Amino acid sequence: MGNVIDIVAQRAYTQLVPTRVNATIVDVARSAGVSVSTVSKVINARYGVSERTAEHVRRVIAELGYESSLGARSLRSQRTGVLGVLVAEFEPFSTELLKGLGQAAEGSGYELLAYSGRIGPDPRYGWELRSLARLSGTLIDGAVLVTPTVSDPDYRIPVVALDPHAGSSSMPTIDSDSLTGAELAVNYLLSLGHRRIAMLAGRPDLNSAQLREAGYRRALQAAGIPVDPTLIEIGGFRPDSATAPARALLDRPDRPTAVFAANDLTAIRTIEVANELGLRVPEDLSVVGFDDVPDASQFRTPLTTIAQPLYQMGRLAMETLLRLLEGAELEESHLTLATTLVVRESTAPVPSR
Amino acid sequence: MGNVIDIVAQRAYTQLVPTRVNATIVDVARSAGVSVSTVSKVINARYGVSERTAEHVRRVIAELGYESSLGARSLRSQRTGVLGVLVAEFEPFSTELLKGLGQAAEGSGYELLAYSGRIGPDPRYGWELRSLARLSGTLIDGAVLVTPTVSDPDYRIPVVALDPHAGSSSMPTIDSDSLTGAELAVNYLLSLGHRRIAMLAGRPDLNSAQLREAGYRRALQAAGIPVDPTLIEIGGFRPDSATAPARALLDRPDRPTAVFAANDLTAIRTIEVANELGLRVPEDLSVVGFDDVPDASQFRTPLTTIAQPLYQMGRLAMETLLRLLEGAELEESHLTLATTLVVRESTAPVPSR
DNA sequence: CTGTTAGCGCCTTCAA
DNA sequence: TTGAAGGCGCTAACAG
Repeated sequence: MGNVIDIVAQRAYTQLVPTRVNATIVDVARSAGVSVSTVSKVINARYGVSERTAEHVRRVIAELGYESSLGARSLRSQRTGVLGVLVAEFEPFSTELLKGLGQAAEGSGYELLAYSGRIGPDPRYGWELRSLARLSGTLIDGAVLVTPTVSDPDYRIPVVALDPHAGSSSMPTIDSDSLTGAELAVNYLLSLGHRRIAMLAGRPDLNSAQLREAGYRRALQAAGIPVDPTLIEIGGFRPDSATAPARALLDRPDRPTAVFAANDLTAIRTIEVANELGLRVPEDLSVVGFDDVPDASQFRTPLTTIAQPLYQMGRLAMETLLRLLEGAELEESHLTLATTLVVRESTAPVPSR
Repeated sequence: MGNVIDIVAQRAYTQLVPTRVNATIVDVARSAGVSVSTVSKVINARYGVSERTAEHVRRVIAELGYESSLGARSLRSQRTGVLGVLVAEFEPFSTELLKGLGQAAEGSGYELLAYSGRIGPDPRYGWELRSLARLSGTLIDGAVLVTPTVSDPDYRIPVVALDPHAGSSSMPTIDSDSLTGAELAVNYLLSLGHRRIAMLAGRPDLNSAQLREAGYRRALQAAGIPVDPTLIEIGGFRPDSATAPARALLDRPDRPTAVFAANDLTAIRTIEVANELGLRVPEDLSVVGFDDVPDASQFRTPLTTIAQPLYQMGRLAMETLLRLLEGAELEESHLTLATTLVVRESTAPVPSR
């Protein structure tokens, strides 16, 4: 009975406000015959509401299928119960981290909001600052920044950097050992007899890319092989930006017998370019990547690569953030996980001439 | 000069409102010496501001690193430029879709917000209704629902269902052919000589699970093999819920020689359980999964499975949503993509006794 | 061209 | 125990 009346009232009201079909706290209050603030108290389990009233309000909330608007609520209250994962885009690397982040958040009582924002108008600020500014203080209680390129965003919510591309930072940080990983990669190629080893580097402005190039140089020098600067091209971490430099590396008479790429996506692109040029991998050319994203093993030429423990890194980052949220003080914690060599089918001993 | 003063003012103001360090539109207005509404007009490129003023305001915005709060803005304006991807959790399946969704959104001008919400207090409503209610109308202009279990959420923003688990729906829908895929899987096992083929089914309340079981039954019947009900256990799509039923299937004297699992995660779990019981896969037991998530090929026993074109499905869903946002009318569009058999190393001819 | 005013949905004092 | 009033940051009328 009361049911029918409520629903009719709801319908009529909806028609008056045609742009929204969602019930608001006002609808609940009206339908329950109480004030808005009483409903708010019930929702947030505040004191000062009789159990009888509270029960009635809860029933109306259920009937109307009411859920508080995250946007509106966050405007007023300090806490939203939502944690942000800020990424530049949803590609294999960030989504792999996302699984670990999600797993670690499970059971914490927090919900996860992964945000892939555009770059702001001012390129000095990276996408992460823009996203942080848009979400922090309002929508999210804390954030994990995935591969941020700035080191010290000064925001009031706890923030953890995951695989930061900038140098040292005051944020708690989780990353993996790029330097040793790169040495591992090049040493493996050396062990296969390669001597002309090229590098498809990352972005020179990013710390992780610098470390991978440093590892490349160091391994060569340790083997007594002089570094040939013409054998280093900038691939920029992205397939599209890697095409031309990969071709430059491979389309020359004294081409290298092996390429170490700064990440898997550009390594895969390198193999594609090699194939276009009529080169077989690994018979004519060995290629090693970095990251071990799922695509590396799924590619038609399964990629030999340096594995970052992405899932673990995600877990650790979220656990760190949760600890920060509990009030722990660990501002200077920088955790670097070990990288490992994963041998697949994109590498082979150097072809004999 | 003005700079220093501004910064000092900013600091003083910040101290008055210590919970927020982010600049607000009020800070910008104050610092630029104009009204809040003028700043708003500049931000939203509305008419009625002199270029001189606009330029000045833009400079102040840049100096302060101001970005409008997504939460506050969405409360007032119809459009936020953000699209939602609503998932139950970030696991291999949804993150794979996310890559396609993200790729298709690129260049559209929209930003992406992937939200993994908890289940609400009322279990009758799924997580997707709760998330929709929290975000729609305010934070997002449109949404893709990933594996929703309800068929007709009635919200005012355009919504596309991706791999819906409920039956037919009035929403535009993208999914793949579960029935044929299951037949493919079982027919392949039959071709290997298997006759005692078990099924680790999904959730009986979900349409996709029902279709996979129907395909299993149909393939057996077509081969003239009676369906043995004791060979069908409910695995529930999740590794944790699949452990016991997998064990029940394998820990019996007349155990099956092959298992078809309703998805990859439970197929992998089945292999793990088999190994614990001392069974080798595929020598003693063949296992086929469904989905072809990255984990399937990366598992130590690479999984034979039915591939859903997840990336493509993501792309299509986003393209559909974007078209809806442009005002296209395609409410009754249901797109079902073909599934394919991917043979890896978890299947072998039936062992001779 | 600019500023004032009135809310969006919600939470939080503060009176009643 | 309840409700009225104010305001979070922002946009959209409407005045000036």
